[in-house]
Amino acid sequence: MKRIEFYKNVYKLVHEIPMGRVSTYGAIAQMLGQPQCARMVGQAMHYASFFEDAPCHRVVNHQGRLVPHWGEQKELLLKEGITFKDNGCVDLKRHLWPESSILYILP
DNA sequence: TTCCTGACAGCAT
DNA sequence: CATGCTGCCAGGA
Repeated sequence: MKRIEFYKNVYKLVHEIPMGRVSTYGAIAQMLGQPQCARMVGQAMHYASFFEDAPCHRVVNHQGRLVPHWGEQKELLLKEGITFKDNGCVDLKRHLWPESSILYILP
């Protein structure tokens, strides 16, 4: 799979993240069959911010940590109803996507 | 081309 | 879950 195609697929998946949900770089990379290329997803997001064509604010790392040097992201997520923990990390237990199995675990 | 960096992840502690 | 170390891959100097 060429890099350009990889990026395109990344953007397509990012567009499919539902409102009020978040995803991780690794999850996206795995969905594309390239679990080793999580960093490339991050790079794709970096370029995406330049093109302004994808809701990259809904993509965080596997710990729920937000993007460094981008304070606006937290505000955008709060507007979508994303909840944060006291330490400032996204509550992945409640908003991670895709995570169908987690739904029936929630109260 | 080599070396360093980074919007990462997995595993150990 | 938080921290630290290692493995990864693609860019940039």
